[in-house]
Formats: sequence, C-alpha cells, structure tokens
Amino acid sequence: MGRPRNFEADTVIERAMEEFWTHGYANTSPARLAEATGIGKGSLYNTFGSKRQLFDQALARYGRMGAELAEEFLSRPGTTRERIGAYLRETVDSDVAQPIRRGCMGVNTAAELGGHDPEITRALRAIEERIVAVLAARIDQGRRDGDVSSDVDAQATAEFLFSTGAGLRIMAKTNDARALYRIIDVALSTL
Amino acid sequence: MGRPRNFEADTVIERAMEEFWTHGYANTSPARLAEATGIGKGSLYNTFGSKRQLFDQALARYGRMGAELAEEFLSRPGTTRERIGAYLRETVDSDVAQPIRRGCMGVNTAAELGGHDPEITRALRAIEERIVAVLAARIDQGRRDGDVSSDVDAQATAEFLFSTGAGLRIMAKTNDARALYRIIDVALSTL
DNA sequence: CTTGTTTTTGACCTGTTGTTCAAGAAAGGA
DNA sequence: TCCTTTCTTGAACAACAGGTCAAAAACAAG
Repeated sequence: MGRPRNFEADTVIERAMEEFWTHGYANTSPARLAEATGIGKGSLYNTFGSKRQLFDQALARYGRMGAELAEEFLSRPGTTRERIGAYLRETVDSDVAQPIRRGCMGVNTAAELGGHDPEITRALRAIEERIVAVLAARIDQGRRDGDVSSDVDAQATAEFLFSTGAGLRIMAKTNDARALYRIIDVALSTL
Repeated sequence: MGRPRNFEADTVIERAMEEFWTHGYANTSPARLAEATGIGKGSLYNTFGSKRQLFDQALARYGRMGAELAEEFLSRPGTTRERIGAYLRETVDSDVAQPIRRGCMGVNTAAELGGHDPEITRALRAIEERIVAVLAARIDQGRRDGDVSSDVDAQATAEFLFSTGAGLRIMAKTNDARALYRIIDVALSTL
C-alpha cells in the first residue's frame, strides 16, 4: 500500500558515500546530495532522517567494503609479505587512479570528526578493529606457514600495518605512486 | 601615523592556528575566529584579507613549528633510533594530552583540502619535504656513526617514517597512547 | 587644535545551510 | 469509485556563512 519508492535506498547510500568520501562531511550539502543521488531533498530526509544519519550509513558501508577488500586480498595465495604488499599497493593504485585524490574515507573522517564526535569515533574504531583482525590473522597464518618469523608480534604488526595504510592514504594527497610504493617496501621489511 | 593596531598579528595567527587545528578549515567560521583571537571580524579581514589567507598563514606557521620540533628532537644526543623514537613519542604525547584529540594540523588539512586545492597541496608538500629532509639527514648521520646499518636507504626510510607519523596522528583519534607506542616500536625496527 | 591617516567596531548584506512542510502523485483495498 | 497510505517534489524557513562598510577612535604632523 502507499506510493512505492522510486529509488533503491542502497544505491542512494552508495552515491552519498562517494560524495562524502570526495568532499568530506562538512563540505557536502543536502543540495549536493540530492543532485548526486538523483532524488529530492525531501525524499532524502524522509528516508534517512538527517544528513548525519545518511553519513552514518555511508560510513558503515565504506567500512564493510574496506574489510571485504582486505579479506579478499589477504586470502589469495602467496606469502604474507606478498599478499599484504599487494593489498597496500591496491589501495595506493585505486587512490592515484582517481582524478582528484580523495584518499580513504575512514582516514578523512577520522581527521574531520574523530575525537570530536564520540559516535563516529566509535564507528571508526570498529572499522579499524575489523581490518586489524584480518591483518593479524594473516600474519599468524604466515608464522605457521613459516614465511614470517616467529619473533613478529602479529597484533602489534597488524596495528602497525593498518597505521601505515592510514599514513599512505594521507601521503597519497601530496605524493606520486612511486614514492608511496617505496614507503610500502620499507613497511613490509618489518615482516 | 594613523591609529595603531591594538593586537599583534603573530598572536592572532597563533590563536587562529589553534582554532583551525582543532576544528578544521570548513568548521571554523569568521565569527569563531573573531572570538578566539579577541579582535573584531572587520579587523580580521582588514589585516588578513580573507579566511583563506589567514588559514594559509596559520598553516605556514604550523609547518615552521613542526620542522623546528623535528630539528630539536633529532639534534639531541643519542642513537638515531632513540632520537627518532623520542620524536615520534613526543607527537603522540602532546596529542593524547589534549582534551580533544586534534591530531596533526598538516594531516587534518591534507585530509580536508589536499588534492582539492592545488595551493594548499603545494604548501603541505613543502612542509613534508622539510621534515623528511631533517629525518633523512639524521639517518645519514646514523649510518656514519654506525648505529644504523648501511643497507638502510636514508631517503626512503625518512619518507616511511614521516608517513608513519601521519598514520600515528590519525590513529591518535581512536587509540590510546599504549597502542600508539607499540606502533612506533614496530616502525623503529626498520632502522 | 585641526588635518590626514589608519585602525576599530559591529551592524548589515547576500548566499547557503540543514531542515520542514504543504501539496500533489501513485499505489492497494473497500 | 473513493479512501487511505506512503511516497514525491520543490517552496519556504530560520540560522549562519563569509565578507563589506560606514562611522567613530587613536595616533603623528603641521
């Protein structure tokens, strides 16, 4: 009953995510969101409640995508170092391929709202923990396989590599791919 | 001749820097700047031209401060690893000490405006190069002193450590000091 | 003093922000 | 067919953004 929606909420969230990702939270106006998603401002508010709630959903979606990407790259065959290297290079490549360097939405959000907004800070933390867990599991596997020294602390190194990823996404705003690749090589020498 | 200023431009830039640092560019309004600096909006525009130009000066000041901090920490006695470790821990400590985690103004600016605004991107790049040069010089010294292996590529490792610093400042938004210290320890193992 | 010059201030301006709302459109059920 | 319900849209809203400006204030020189 009632008039049916003429859009898919998921598609709207995806387009909103792109917009927030590219321009940040403060610099993305409802008018811009309406244009990017193709639906009216009224529908946006009717469906998602507020700009902030839409952002929450966009960030959650981004977090899921990020975790899936990490899982995908780290589960493929190869040594731990090869796989983590491929994963980090992939993030660099996809970053550099974009006409404007938008970096990582998680990192950008951490810079803009992390520490100020408790709810967003928690959400970021949850995304971080999920990816760190994937990295730690892969390093642990490497220790069992013998391609990673047993001296390596899987959790600490996973946190370090996540931090390296964050740093890389910031550096991607001012550096070219070659410099970023060099940084990855140094980071991988900890394995 | 003429009415004298009843404020020091440098003090105003410093206060504005704090404001931009804490809240970001978009989230710092002229009204807020006027309140934080203690002078009227008119004087602000009369002296600095625009919010953007004031920001440029604030960022330049931040860059100078950052380079000086790096020089100071790396010039003190100790091994390369000790000194760079102390420098990285210092940034973590000063971050964690603040009631709200504001991170690094350079990193925050890179996330917000880097890649979008060519002039700001260049300014960030200049700050980065200066600090990387300080790090590279210290690593080179370490190689001569013998506390760093000659296998270590000073420039690449300096870029890596700068990137680590950027990552740490992002991680400081969601992690406690202990986790950040652990990340520093792993990063230092590349030396 | 006056005059000329450079500040200072807050009121004011225009455009935009995030949000709401009234009016109408598109369905199913009575 | 006419409700009822749920959706759509864009106009309208108060608040605030970034910026300007006229008037008054504070000095030095004549």
